[in-house]
Amino acid sequence: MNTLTPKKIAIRERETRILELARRMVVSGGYNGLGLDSIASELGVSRGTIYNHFKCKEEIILALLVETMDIRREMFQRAAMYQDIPRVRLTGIGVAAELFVRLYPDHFRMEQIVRLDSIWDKTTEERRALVKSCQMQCVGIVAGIVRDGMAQGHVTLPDGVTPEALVFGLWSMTEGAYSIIATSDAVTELGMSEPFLSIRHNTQVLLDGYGWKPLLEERDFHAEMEVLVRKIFPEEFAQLKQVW
Amino acid sequence: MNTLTPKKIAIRERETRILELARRMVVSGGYNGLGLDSIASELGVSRGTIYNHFKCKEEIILALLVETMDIRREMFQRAAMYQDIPRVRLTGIGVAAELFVRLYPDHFRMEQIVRLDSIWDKTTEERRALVKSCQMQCVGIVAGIVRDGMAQGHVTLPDGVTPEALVFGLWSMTEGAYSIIATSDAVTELGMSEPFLSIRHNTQVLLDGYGWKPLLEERDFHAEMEVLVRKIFPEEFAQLKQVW
Amino acid sequence: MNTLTPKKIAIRERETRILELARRMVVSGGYNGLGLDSIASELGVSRGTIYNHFKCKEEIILALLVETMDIRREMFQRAAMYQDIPRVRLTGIGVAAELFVRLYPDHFRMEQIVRLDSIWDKTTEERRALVKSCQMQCVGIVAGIVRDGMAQGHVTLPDGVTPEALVFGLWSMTEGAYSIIATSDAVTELGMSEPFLSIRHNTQVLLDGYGWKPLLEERDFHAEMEVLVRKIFPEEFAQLKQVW
Amino acid sequence: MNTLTPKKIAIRERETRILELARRMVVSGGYNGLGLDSIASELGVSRGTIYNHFKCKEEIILALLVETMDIRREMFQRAAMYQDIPRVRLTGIGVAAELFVRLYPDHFRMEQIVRLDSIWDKTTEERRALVKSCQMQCVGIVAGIVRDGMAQGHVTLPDGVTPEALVFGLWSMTEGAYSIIATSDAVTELGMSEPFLSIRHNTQVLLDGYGWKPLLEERDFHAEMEVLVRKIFPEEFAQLKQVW
DNA sequence: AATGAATGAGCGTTCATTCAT
DNA sequence: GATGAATGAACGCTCATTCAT
Repeated sequence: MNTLTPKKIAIRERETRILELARRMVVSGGYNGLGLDSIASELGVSRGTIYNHFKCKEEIILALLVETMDIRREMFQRAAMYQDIPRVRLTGIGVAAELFVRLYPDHFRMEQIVRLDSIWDKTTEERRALVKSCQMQCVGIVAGIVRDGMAQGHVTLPDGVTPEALVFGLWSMTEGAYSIIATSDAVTELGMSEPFLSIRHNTQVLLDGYGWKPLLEERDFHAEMEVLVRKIFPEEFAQLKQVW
Repeated sequence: MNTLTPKKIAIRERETRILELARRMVVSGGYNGLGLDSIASELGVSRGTIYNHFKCKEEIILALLVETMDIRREMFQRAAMYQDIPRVRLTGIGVAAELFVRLYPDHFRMEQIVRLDSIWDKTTEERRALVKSCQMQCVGIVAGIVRDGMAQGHVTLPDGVTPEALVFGLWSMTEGAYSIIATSDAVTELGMSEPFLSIRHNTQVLLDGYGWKPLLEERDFHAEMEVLVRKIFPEEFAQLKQVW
Repeated sequence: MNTLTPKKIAIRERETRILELARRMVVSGGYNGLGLDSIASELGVSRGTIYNHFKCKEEIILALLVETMDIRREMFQRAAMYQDIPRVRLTGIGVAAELFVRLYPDHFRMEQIVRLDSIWDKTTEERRALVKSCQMQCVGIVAGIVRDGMAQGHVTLPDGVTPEALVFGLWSMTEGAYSIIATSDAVTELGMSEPFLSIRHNTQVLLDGYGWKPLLEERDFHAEMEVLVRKIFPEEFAQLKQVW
Repeated sequence: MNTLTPKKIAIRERETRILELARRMVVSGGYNGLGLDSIASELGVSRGTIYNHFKCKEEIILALLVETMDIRREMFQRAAMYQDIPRVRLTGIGVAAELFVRLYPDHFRMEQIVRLDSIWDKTTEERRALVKSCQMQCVGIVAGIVRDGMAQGHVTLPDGVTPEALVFGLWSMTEGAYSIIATSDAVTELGMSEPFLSIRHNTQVLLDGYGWKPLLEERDFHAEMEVLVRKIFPEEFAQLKQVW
C-alpha cells in the first residue's frame, strides 16, 4: 500500500534537486554550462548517481523543458475557459503568459537552447512530437478565442489575414519580449523600464489596432488583469513574490 | 600614409576568412560547433596562427557578434535617414529588419546562439560595452523616429508609456517572429503561411493601435514597403533571390 | 540426507542460467561483453544477487572455463577408455576433440577469449591450480595412450622425443586448426575447403610419420571414426545437426 | 634537404616507444590492459600527445599487429627463395616461423586479441583487407613450395587432399603450438620440455607422414636447420639471445 | 536471501591554449 | 609572423562492486 518509502521519497527529492541545479547551470552557462560532474559534486553525490536518474545529459535538458512547457499549456487552458467576452479571455491568456514567464523566468532560455543547440539529434522523434504538440495546442487555444471574437462580431480581420496571423502577432510579441528580457541583461538600461507593463500594453494596443471590441479606451484591461490573475490563477499569484 | 603592404592586406583578408568560417560553423553546430582546429585546417594555416588574430575563442565569437550588429545598425541608420514622414521611416526600419534577417539568416541565427552561451565571462568589459552600445544605437534610432512622430503630432503616447515602450513592442514582435521562423519548423504547420507578410501587417497594426497617423487604411504601407526596399536598399534588394 | 529444498534447487538452476548467459555474452562480445548488469536484468534478478553466487566477475569467467574444460576432459576420458588398440583410441580422442569443438563452439571460443585476458591476477592460486590440473589430465590421458602404444610396440619414439612431445604435436595441430577455423573467416578463401576433414587426415598423417602401427594405409581410420563417434558419443552425435 | 630535424626524430622515437609500451600492456593485460592513460603517464607525456600519433586505441593495436605481420611475411619470402630442394625450403619456412616467434614472442597473443576482441568494427575495410592479404601471401608461399615438391615427384598427395590441406596442417601445428606456448604458462609443467624442438620434430614427422622425400631418416633436417638459420637469417639469428 | 541505489575509479576522447622553434 | 607538437583539464559515460534496507 505504502509505496512511498522514505528512500523513494529521498530519491524523488533528489531528482527535483538535480533539475533545479541543472536549470541554474543551463541558465547561467548555456548548454556547456551544464556539467554532469558539477551537478554531482554540488549535490554531494557521485557521477554515477546522476545516471540513475537520467540516462544522458540531453535527457536532463529535455526534462527541464517539458517540465515548464506543460505548465504553460495548462495555464493557457485555464485562461481560455474563463467565462467572459473573447477579448477578456485573450487578456487572460496574456496574464497566463506573463505569470508563467515570471514564475519560470528561465523557460525561454531553455526553450531557445534546446532549439538552437543540436540536442534534437540525440533525442527520439516522439520527444520532438511531444514538444511540437504542446506548441500547437497553445496556438490552437488562442486561435480558438480569436475565432470566437470573429464569430461574435467583435473583430473583423481584413482580407488575406487569418486568425493565425493575429495569433502569430501576439505570440511573436510575447515570445520576443520575454526572450529579450531573459537574454539581454540590458533591457532597463536601454530605457525600457517596466518591460512587463509595456508588454501588457503593447498586446492590448495590437488588439486595438485590429479594432477588436471593446477597445482599450472602452474597458480598462489593465485593471481587468488584476482581477483575472486573482480569479484564474490564485495559487500562482500567491507564489509570485513581487507585486503584480 | 596608409601603408597597407601586401602582407598586411593578406592578413586582413585572412581575418575575414576566419570570421566567415567561424560563422558557418557556429550556425551549423552551435557554440560547440566552432572549433579552432577546423578553422585552421580549412584555412590551410596552423592553429597558432589563429591566435595571432584573436586571443581566444570568445574573441572570435564576439567579433562575429559585432560584425552582425554593425550590419544591422548601418541598415537601420540608412532607413532612419530616409526623407519622409515618421511612420514611413518607421516602416523603413521594418523593411531593414526583414531584409537583414532574410539576407543574412546566418547572422541572425548566430546572434541568437551566441546570446545563449556564456561567452561574457571571458571577455573584457569594454567588449561588452561595445555590443551594448550597438544595441542602444539601434534602439535609439527607432526611438528617435518615435519621438519625431510625437513631435509632429502624428502619435500621442498615453501617460506612463515611453517611446521606448513602443520600440520595445516593435522589437519584441520582430525578434520573436524571426526567432520563431528560424527555429521552429512548425510555423507553416501551425497554419501560419507567409509569416513575413504577417509580421509586416502586425507591426503596422500595432502602430495603428497607437493611433499613429496616417493609419494603415489611409496609406498603403504594404505598397510603400516595395518602394522603400528599392529606394533605400537597392543593392540588398538585388541580392535577395526570392521575391519581396 | 541430501536436502535439496526447492529453494536450493532454484538457486542451483539460477547458477546454471548465469553461466549460460555469461558464456553467450563472452562469446559475442569478448571479456568486455560480459556485463553483470546485463546478466542480472536478463535473468530478472538484481545485480546484488549475482554476487551471492560469484564473488566477482572473474569468478564467473573462471567457472565458465572450468565448465568447458570439464566437458572436454570427460569426453577425452570416455574415448580413452574405449576398448581397442592404442591408435584407434587415439583416433577416438581426435573424434572427441572435433565433436567438442563442433558441438560446443561457444565453449571453445570462450576458452580462447578467456585465456587472452588477464583474469588471473584477481583469482586465487587454488583456482589456477584447478584449471591447470584439468589441462594436465587431458594431456595425461593422451600421453597414457601414447605410452600404451609404445608398450605394445606399435610405435617407437626416437631418442630425445618424449610421449608428451607427440601429444604436443597433436594438441598444437588441433588447437591451431580449430582456432584458425573459428577466428579466420578466410579459411575457405585460402583454398582450404573441408577443414575438418583436413584436420582428421593430418593427425593421422602425423601418427604415420611417427610410424605408429597400424598405418593409415593398413586400416581405414576415416571409416573408423564414423564408427567411433556413434559408439563412444551416441548422444553427442545425435545432437550434431550436420553430417559427420 | 634535411627533413629529419631533431624534433622529428624525437617524435619518431616516441612513436616507437608508444608501441613498445602498448605491446607490453596488451601482452600482459589483453585488450583492457592497454590504457591510453597508462601509456601517457609511463611515457611522461600527456594523454593528448598520444592522440597526435594514433587517432584511437584501436589504431595502436592494429599498428602493433601490422608491425610484426609484415616481418613474418618478409621472412617467409626469404626462406622460400632459398636455393635447395623443396623439403629443405619448407624446412626453411619452419625456421623462419620459429625465429619469428622467438624474436616476437607476443605476436600471437596480439594476433588473437585482434581477432577475438571486437576491434574490427572500428577499423576500415582496407585494414581488414591488408591483414587478410598478408595471410594469403604466407599461405601462398608455402603452398607454392608444396606444389614444387609435387612437381618434382618428391611427394604425392592422396586423392582428395589438396596442397592447401598440407599447408593447413603445418600452419595449424605451428600456429597452435606457438599459441599454446604464448598463452599457457604451463607448457613445461605439462611435461613438454623444449617445445621448440618438439615443433621442429613434429613438422618433419608430418612431412614424413606424407612421404615427402627425402625423409627425415635420409637427411638430417635438424642439422640442416642450423645451417639455414645462419644462411638465410644471419641478422635475425644474431638478435636471438638464446642458443638456437 | 534479495534488492537496487550509490559509488567512484576508470575509460576514451576532445580541444582551447601555449610556446619553443 | 607562422608553426604544430604538447598540453591537460574537462567532458560524457560505464560498470564492477558495496551495503543499508
